[in-house]
Amino acid sequence: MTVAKIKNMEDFAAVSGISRPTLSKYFNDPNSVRATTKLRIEAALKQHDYRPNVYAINQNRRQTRTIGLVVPNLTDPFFAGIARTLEGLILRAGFTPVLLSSHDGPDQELDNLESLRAIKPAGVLLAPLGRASDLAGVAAFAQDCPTVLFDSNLDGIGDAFFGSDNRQSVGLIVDYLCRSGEPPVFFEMKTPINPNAYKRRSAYIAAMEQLGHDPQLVQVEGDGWGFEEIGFRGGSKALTDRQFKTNTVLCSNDRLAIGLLSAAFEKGLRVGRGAGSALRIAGHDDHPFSKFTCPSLTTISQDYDSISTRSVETVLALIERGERAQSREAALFSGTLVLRGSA
Amino acid sequence: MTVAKIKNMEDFAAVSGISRPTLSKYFNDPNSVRATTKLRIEAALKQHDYRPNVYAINQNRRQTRTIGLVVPNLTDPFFAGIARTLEGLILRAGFTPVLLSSHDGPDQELDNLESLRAIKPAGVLLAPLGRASDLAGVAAFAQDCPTVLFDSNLDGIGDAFFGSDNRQSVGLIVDYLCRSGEPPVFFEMKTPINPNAYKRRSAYIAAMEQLGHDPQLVQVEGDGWGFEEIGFRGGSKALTDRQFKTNTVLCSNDRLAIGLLSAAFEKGLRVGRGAGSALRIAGHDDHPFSKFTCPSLTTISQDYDSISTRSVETVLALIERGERAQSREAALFSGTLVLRGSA
DNA sequence: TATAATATTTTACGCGCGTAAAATATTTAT
DNA sequence: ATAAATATTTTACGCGCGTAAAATATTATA
Repeated sequence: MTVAKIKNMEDFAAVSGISRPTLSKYFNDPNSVRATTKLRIEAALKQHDYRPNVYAINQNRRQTRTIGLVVPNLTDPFFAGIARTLEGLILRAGFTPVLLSSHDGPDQELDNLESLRAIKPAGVLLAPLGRASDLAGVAAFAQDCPTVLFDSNLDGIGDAFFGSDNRQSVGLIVDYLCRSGEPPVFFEMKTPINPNAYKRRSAYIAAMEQLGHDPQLVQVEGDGWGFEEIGFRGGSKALTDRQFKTNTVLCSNDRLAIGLLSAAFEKGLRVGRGAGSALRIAGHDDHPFSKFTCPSLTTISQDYDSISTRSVETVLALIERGERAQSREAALFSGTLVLRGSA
Repeated sequence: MTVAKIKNMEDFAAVSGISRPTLSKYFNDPNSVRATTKLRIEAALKQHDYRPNVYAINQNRRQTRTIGLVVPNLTDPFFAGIARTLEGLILRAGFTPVLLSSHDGPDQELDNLESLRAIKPAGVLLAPLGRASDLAGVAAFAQDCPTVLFDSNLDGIGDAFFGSDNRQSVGLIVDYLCRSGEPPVFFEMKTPINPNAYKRRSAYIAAMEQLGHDPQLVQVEGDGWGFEEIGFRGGSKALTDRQFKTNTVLCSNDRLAIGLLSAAFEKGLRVGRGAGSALRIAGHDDHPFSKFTCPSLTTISQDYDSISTRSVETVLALIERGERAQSREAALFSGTLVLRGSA
């Protein structure tokens, strides 16, 4: 630190003996200048502690180096974990992630996109709410800004979509449950907000029919996103009313399963695949807490490594090319069975 | 929308018939202009869809209207929930929140503060990692930017601190547990990263002694932030080794309790306050999932409404005054007992 | 060492807006 | 209706940096 304060790049050019345009080049890409000048600049940086003004930078650049990242709800540890992974990938690529949560609300989702519009991101990774999303609003945004959807698909919106192959994953766990005991009843919300839920329902039906079993749906009431609560209430009722035709229940997702598990416990039902158990319960998603439920939850782990890397790679490619995708890419990744205590 | 595209405020001044300086005033505070001109501007806005460039704005303003918000880890639903509350309060005050997660790492915590420095926030709300924090780094930041700490205190750092009165809350639950059964053993990590953990430990000891009981600590190994896993492993060992002197365990936080609950289940121990139960387990924090554990978790709910509002109010006051606090404010809020099935 | 290739410097302009001061218009009070 | 108070417009400058083109310096190639 010296006495004279470095206010801007010009000041820093003066004390470092490097011209301002060269400094500008350096800050945009340290390796775009000669190795010797790079060393000189970095030596000067250590002495004077100067940082370019991000606002001035972004005002003048043709394109910012920020990538927007919108998830349905950060309160859900599942999405919080994914967001963290994506942030890491974005940083590694030399971009700055801006993370926003839609708080399970379509209004907030649109607000988030508006906020992003204001900061002119180079691209956006969006896990939309799904059925609840304002399709026209999201589509309008995606038209103006390179947008890759993940987790939930919105037909035809965005440059690409990456998600899970629900047909495969649900088939996998239905198959396992049928082989290891009674065929599963499917436990879900009557009117899910998430498109994956619909895919999982039909995947369940298809898998059951293929195995020669009669599909059984138990659909609980409740709207909103308090899945655990909905699973608990609906599960309590279903158990009381003996709605489950077999002793095995496949839940549309882990959060519902956590609620159902809680309901079963309250009813004094022993859950698990042991001999003395009254009920088997399985979930889907490998929620961070599913390892610690009582009993631990047998579930499906989505291949979120692949989904994440492909999503980031794709948005980076779009940014690099500088033009929008001519055809909408879409890929589904396979899940794996996570065998635990509950089924 | 008209054919001519509005690129900047000057263009918009032309089509709206309002001078640019007046428009600037309007965008900084819509009520600072005459009501009639406000209407004219808003009518024009509906026709032309113009938004000021945030980068140009922030480059020229003496102060931005963003408030940084840093939490230890968004993957923890507890902090994700708090972050959401704080975001709402900040928005309501007319500021823009920028949410960052330290991912439980002191390096990331410093990185976050550096990122915030770059965007020159008007103020910052920081829930530090605690013992793991780079104290010098955080202190240096807090010196340059109005900073209010919450959740975990760092001695003398920041303009204010708001958190929970662990002495009160732990006293409350120890008291309850003693009245309703055997006195609790305290279950915690040997070397906690969080300062609250130390306060809770001594609060437990003090409360026990006051009630004439012998404090019993069961301290488990493990570092890092996988509290559930640590609670599970340590809990399994403690149960096997019969380390719990009584049938009642008070956990330092809910996440440890969730792990212990899982360990007890695996051991076939029935947890709860019923007659046939072998163990009572209580937690602290009212973690979002504590309602759905098996059995549901008796715990302490921190007064996060108060902590949140006071924190935001304080940082806003600092911003308003335009000068730093002359004396460091600190306040602790009382928790309440949440009676559920586990104890 | 001469030449070509590459980096850097110089010079100059523009980005979109905040902000200040003076001149002018509008509203409110008398 | 007139004067005073308040809003708006005009004019002008500055913020900190990107970027382009031409001139110059440095390095690599032969």
